[in-house]
Amino acid sequence: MAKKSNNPTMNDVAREAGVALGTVSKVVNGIPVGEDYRVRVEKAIKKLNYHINNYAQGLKSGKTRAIAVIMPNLVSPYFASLVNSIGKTLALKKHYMVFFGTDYDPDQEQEYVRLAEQQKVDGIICLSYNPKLNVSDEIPLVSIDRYFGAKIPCVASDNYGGGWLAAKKLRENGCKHVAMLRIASKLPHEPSKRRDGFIAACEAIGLSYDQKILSDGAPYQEFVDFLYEHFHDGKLDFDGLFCVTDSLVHQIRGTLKEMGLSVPEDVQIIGFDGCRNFGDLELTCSTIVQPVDAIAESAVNLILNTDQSKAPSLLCLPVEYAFGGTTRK
Amino acid sequence: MAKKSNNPTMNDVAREAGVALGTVSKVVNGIPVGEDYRVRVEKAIKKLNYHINNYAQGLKSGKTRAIAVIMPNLVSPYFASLVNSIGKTLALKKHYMVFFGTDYDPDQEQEYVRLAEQQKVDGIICLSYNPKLNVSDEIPLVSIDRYFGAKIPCVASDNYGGGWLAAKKLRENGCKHVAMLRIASKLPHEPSKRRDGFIAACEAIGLSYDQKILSDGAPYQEFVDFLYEHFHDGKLDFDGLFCVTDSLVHQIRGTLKEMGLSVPEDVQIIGFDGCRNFGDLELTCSTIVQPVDAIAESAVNLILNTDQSKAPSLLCLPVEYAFGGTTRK
DNA sequence: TTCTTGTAGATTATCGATAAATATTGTATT
DNA sequence: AATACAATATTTATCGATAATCTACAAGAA
Repeated sequence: MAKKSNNPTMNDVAREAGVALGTVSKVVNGIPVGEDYRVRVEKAIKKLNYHINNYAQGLKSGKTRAIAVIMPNLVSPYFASLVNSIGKTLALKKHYMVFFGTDYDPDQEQEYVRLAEQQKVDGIICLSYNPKLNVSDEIPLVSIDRYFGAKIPCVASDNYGGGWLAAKKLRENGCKHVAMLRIASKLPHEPSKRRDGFIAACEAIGLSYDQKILSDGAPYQEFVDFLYEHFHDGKLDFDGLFCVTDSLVHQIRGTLKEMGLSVPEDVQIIGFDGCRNFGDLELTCSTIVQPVDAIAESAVNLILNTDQSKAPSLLCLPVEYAFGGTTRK
Repeated sequence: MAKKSNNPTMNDVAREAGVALGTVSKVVNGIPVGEDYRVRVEKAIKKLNYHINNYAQGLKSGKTRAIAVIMPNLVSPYFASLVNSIGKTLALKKHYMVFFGTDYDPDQEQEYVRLAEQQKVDGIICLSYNPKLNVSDEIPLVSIDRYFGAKIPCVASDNYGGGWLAAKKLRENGCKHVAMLRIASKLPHEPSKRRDGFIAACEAIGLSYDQKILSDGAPYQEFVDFLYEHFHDGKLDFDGLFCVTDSLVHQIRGTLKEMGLSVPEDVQIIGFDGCRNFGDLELTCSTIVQPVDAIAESAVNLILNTDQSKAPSLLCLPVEYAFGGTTRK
């Protein structure tokens, strides 16, 4: 007769320690019991190598130490480093992460939120573009980069300030006329404030600008078209460019190279994100760096601090400029 | 009296459908019951929007639909795309992923394996460098990139073949004398076969080579030293370079640029990994591409196919060469 | 017609931890 | 010395799903 599993239970610990089941439960949960009892129980726990059964605990108490993290994917460096950081922060607080990738699909986003709610996780951290995401109010949810209304706390970079900073830096680097490259977004989300900040700054400091809106998932040709629209007499009619994501910087550089234009000599470029390529390698472009670790920490703290009622509805964290070779300095 | 939670249970479904609890369980688990009963239960499930309680199921059956994934981090593109792909594959098979990041720390690796075992996940997929990882044989474990012995299936790229292919391609591109840049690895793991394949190929095809072993987490200075060792009369004494990871390619390129050397004119470089920078952007270097999706799929299949006894102990998946600008073609 | 057998579905003990209810012990008060 | 009352430990019902056991009823054999 093979024993099915040799994992000791609370009952085993109680027997070993010569105390009652309830006493063990108290010790495990940090509820004060008599000194001698506590010691005996702790000794028994160590001796048997007891560890609590998550499923029993989840079933009975409704509390698990799981947090669901819902993101479009992990191949975009921004998402990857965000999830990486969230995982670390959760581990420090003795929680663990259940990850769901949505590929930006609103149906999947909704599906996973519902799934997470059914699985009774302790909280959900999600970055969703679903316009009408349906959220029960039984499980706390914190949103990243997307404001869903006052009831759901949202954590994001200071995107507006970042856009402003980009314009300021281009001006400081001597640019006379700049352009902005951005993606058409179907939905308003915090990162779209980058353009507002950039435009406001341009107007405030008297820097003339153009902007180009690329279609979502912009094909190569659109980058070419953009550049040719601004290409006259062998050179570009702008000397500074703000791309709302680093990804755009990389894409446009390929085209610039083909046209024989060099960066930063012919045009200075600032991106947005600042996620290091292999974790800690040097930046591949000058950029506005998002405080990924701070965003992750804030999101985790908001999720774990139970009184969501007095949580801020929007938390904007400061960004900074970092030189990465695509500007003069 | 407010009801604490409005999640319906199997009992609620049974009452609604006018059948017994056990019958509902059978329907939910696909065990055949009378046609009329099945229909009534299914109708009740839909009406009440019933979903099974994972914790109750986990407690009773010992089966959960969770797979633990243990990786060093998510900021390295290879790990990130691997985890991304594993998550997708699991989702297709109605499983979900619990992610743990270890930062290469053997203690954390061990800790998370144990934690996962205690949480009674259905399986563990792990990429660990811990030499003496202690694994219970109660829960199936699949290793990626590291061979732990015949009892634990290991999935990896054909690293040896990849190294061989790199040498072959450098030769095809006209290289006369090549060098290899690799990291000193404390532990034997599958990727270290890249160098063996490369060296074997060089010898087989009569291509002369040098190799440089960098210390782990190589500082900038080591790259400089390496290049100066091979720099005579204004040029390098090799015309082809194989870096065992793409990350090394990026690091060495910075130094090459500072020395006024250009790629691929002065030296052609081939890396290893081939993870696209933003998921699907173009490659940043010529490289041996690892079949990340295939690795992920294989690992998931091995984990979910219960009869691990007849699983292969090592599964090597084919790699391919991809041009990325750092070679002639 | 009676008895067996088979084939459903219905009951119920169980998984391991929690917390409310209960029992026990010791201290204080009269 | 007797009673009341804390304070602390033990019992036990419970969470929701599973599966072994039980029950009922129908078809077939004698």
